Amino acid sequence: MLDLAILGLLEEGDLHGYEIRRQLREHLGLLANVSFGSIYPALTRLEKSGAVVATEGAGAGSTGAPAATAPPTGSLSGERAVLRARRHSPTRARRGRKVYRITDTGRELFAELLAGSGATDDARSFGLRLAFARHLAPQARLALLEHRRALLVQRLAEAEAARADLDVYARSVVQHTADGVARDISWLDTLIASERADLATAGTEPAA
Amino acid sequence: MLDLAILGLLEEGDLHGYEIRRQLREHLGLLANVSFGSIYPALTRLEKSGAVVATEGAGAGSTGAPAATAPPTGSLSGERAVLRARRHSPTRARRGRKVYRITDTGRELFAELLAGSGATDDARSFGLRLAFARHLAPQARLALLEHRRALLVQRLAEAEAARADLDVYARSVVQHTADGVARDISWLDTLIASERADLATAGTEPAA
DNA sequence: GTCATCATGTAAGCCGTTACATGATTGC
DNA sequence: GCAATCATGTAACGGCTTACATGATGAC
Repeated sequence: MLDLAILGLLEEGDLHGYEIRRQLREHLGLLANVSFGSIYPALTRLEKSGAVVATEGAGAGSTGAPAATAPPTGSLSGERAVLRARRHSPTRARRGRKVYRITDTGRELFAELLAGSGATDDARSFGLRLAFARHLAPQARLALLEHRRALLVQRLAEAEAARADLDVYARSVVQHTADGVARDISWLDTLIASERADLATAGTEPAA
Repeated sequence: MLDLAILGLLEEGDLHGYEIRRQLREHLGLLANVSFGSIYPALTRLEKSGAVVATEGAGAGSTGAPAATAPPTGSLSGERAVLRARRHSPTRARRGRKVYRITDTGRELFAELLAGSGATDDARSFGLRLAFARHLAPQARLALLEHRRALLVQRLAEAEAARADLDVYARSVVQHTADGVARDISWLDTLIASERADLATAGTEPAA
């Protein structure tokens, strides 16, 4: 799960650990409230497996790679960080500051995780996958949504089968949770409809 | 968290591990999808700490205690299980079948966990505590609800502060999650109002 | 010169999972 | 006698958290 999040961010540009954490909290705050104790070991693991490479420091032209140090897409805070780092000591790298770049192996892994290989079927995992759904093929996106929908429908049915002798509080909790699931299903329905519409448009209008 | 759930069920009557798991899944299915590999070790732990005692087997009058083998309150499936067990071999205990009973120590622990000592602040933990809120004093109940509400309000504010350049999918996930939190807050509001009304009624009408 | 922030990492532990192993009871 | 269900347990592992340790840099 964490690997997915990290790789997803690195798809958009090179980052170091501290910055990854910040972006996770800022963008997906409600989804990923992750701590340093998690991400540094995760990065080490990903580096060992060849999914990412560490390009030491924010010093000028440390690697010479074309996609270089500045993140290509947006990421204001990231750019600001780079500027700040360069303002005072343009030549000297800011200590360790290991900037990570995703590799082709990493992109494969990302695609695999995103497609649902080894999915944990919990809300967090799904939310994260959907948040990065832009990187999925349209059909895969639709499959993700429909799979999730089927799961929730099943859960809801099971929950409703067991209408037991609960007191006010337990009943309220169970009811509220069930309502939440129903709401999730409606939400998925709109997303699914939207995806279907896109597919249909792409089919009838090949190159508008 | 598991301890809380187990103790909560045992407050309502003696049960063995297998049955505890079933009830957790049936009643609070969406909350507690717990496996055997969790509850048996948990029961052993609780027994060691003196929170529960194991009264071996469903044999007739094994302990002679007044609150005895049949659960006092409701718990249809539990009663059915006992009947089924007795139907065929009334004198012979059904192998191991360790039936657990909560102790005074256990009740203290339960109260402590319920009141929020060492609370993890996640949705599961809160849902579970609220589901057992009947065992809380009215003020403690209100405090639980208000504390939760404050937390969610804060989270929502933080999430709204970070309106960033997200693509459709990420934005949809974030928005849906935020809506869910807002909905939770409304729900808590009705519960809080209800609790307040009860308190007021109890104040003006001491013994109607 | 000291404090807040940026930055990386390690160690211990919690809480739960899956998978495995075992065996009794009951229905057919 | 065989399968399904009831029933208890162990072992290995996973993923994440908190707390700890360290140190650079920049602001005041």
